[in-house]
Amino acid sequence: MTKSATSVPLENDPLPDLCRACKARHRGICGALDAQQLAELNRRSHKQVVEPGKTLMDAEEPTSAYSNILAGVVKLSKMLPDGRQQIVGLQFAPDFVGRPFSQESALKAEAVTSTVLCTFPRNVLERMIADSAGLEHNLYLQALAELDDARDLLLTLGRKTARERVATFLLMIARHTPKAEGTGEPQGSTDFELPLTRAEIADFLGLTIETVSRQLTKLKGSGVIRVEANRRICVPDLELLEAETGD
Amino acid sequence: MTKSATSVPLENDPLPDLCRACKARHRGICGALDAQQLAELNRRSHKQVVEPGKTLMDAEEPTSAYSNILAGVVKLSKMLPDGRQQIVGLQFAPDFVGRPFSQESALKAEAVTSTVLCTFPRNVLERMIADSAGLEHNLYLQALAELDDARDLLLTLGRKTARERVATFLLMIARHTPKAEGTGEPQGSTDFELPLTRAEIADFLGLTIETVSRQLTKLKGSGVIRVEANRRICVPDLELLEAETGD
DNA sequence: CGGATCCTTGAACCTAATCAAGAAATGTGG
DNA sequence: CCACATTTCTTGATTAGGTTCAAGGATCCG
Repeated sequence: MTKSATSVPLENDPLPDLCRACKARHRGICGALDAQQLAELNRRSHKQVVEPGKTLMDAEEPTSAYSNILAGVVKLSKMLPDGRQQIVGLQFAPDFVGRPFSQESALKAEAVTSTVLCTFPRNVLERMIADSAGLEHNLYLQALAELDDARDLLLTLGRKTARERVATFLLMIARHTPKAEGTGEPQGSTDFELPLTRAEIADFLGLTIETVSRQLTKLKGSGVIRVEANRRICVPDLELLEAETGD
Repeated sequence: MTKSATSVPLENDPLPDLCRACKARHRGICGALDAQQLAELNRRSHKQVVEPGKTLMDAEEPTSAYSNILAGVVKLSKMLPDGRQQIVGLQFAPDFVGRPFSQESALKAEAVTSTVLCTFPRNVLERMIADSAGLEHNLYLQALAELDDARDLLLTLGRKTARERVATFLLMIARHTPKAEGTGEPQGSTDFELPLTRAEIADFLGLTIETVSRQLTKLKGSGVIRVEANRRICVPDLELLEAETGD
């Protein structure tokens, strides 16, 4: 398939500014694209900041756009008719959000924190997939990573106690928080902000708000964590936390 | 039903006999391959029948071979150090079994029933992926389908009651059982054999054996199912069963 | 037929849910 | 910047669904 008729010859530096400093440029799916393809995708994409609670995709509704997460956290959730809810995935930069090859997503995708997205129309991505095997390869790798995550969570929901679930969740967030390095902090100590409310943590872990709260209190009592503010957690020794996860 | 002959050699047809009647040929990942590629894959693959309980892949061990399921059922499971176990996926013909692009699978794959596999070495598949974008596309589609399944199960494990879980499981098995048609059965009535033991159903649903057994008894009492033999289930009205799943 | 595995049922127990109230944090408008 | 409203979080008391422990019954297979 030959390139689009709208292609403008860009001889010198065809790399779009937006992509230049982009997390998804190298670690995300766009890493598979050459400068010309990036330029094309860039023409059809726009960067946006969305506030917490904003829905990016809704179950049972056709999705017209896909996104890369440049910063922030997105939750993927499912709901039963009576309102029971389960978060089935959390996504961080530079993850891709969307379900290619399916009109309906069966999932709701929602910004958890204030989130920066690079969004592009559905048909643009699907055309580029057809052109670029590398792009589809990267999407495949991301799907495999999401599958691994989902199956880890299945073990957590199916077989772990409330305390183990909360510890597992905290460890996951800790691992997604870039370390503040160079400060000569004692090895293993970590500080982070929870991106989710207690209610969201409960929906992620298949528990209730109250149980999450109680288990946090107990972990605090055991000296595994300190709760510095509602959302701010300090883990003095990551190995201690790992020992609480059950695996 | 006439048993199709056990291979009549056809010299001038490049399509391997094994592939000719194969479920994976059209519905599975091999659908992307041309006759020549099929021939190559066929040279390096072998068909085997494995008995229940046979391990195809083990967690933490490098996998040297991948397989297509031609018949039977395979379970994917994870285990905690103390022995707690969770089945994180069930696979049926013509599914592909394996985790490309990762030496270690983190999962154990085990035959649940007597299972027919078409098995080929790891490096053969990975070389063919590099050559054939269509093959990788099909693998990607399968990964997306597994992801959808995993997320459905997450909702089940995180938010459904024991009764709803068992009903959900029964419905899933019913849907994977090809209908015996032509017999003029009343619309909506279905009969099937459970491929899993109670213990395996429990490991799939995040329950205990006893709870599974009790819920089956209760569903029987409500007239939603009949248990004709330990493993044989009759569902007089699928809609009645659906109404028990919670979604 | 005998042994092993698989399944069911009952009783006691326990973990997490539910119900309820109040405290802490967050946000808003004066 | 403070007073008030709202949301978020914690804690306590009670309840319930599912687990655990225990025993006996089916089913399967050599």
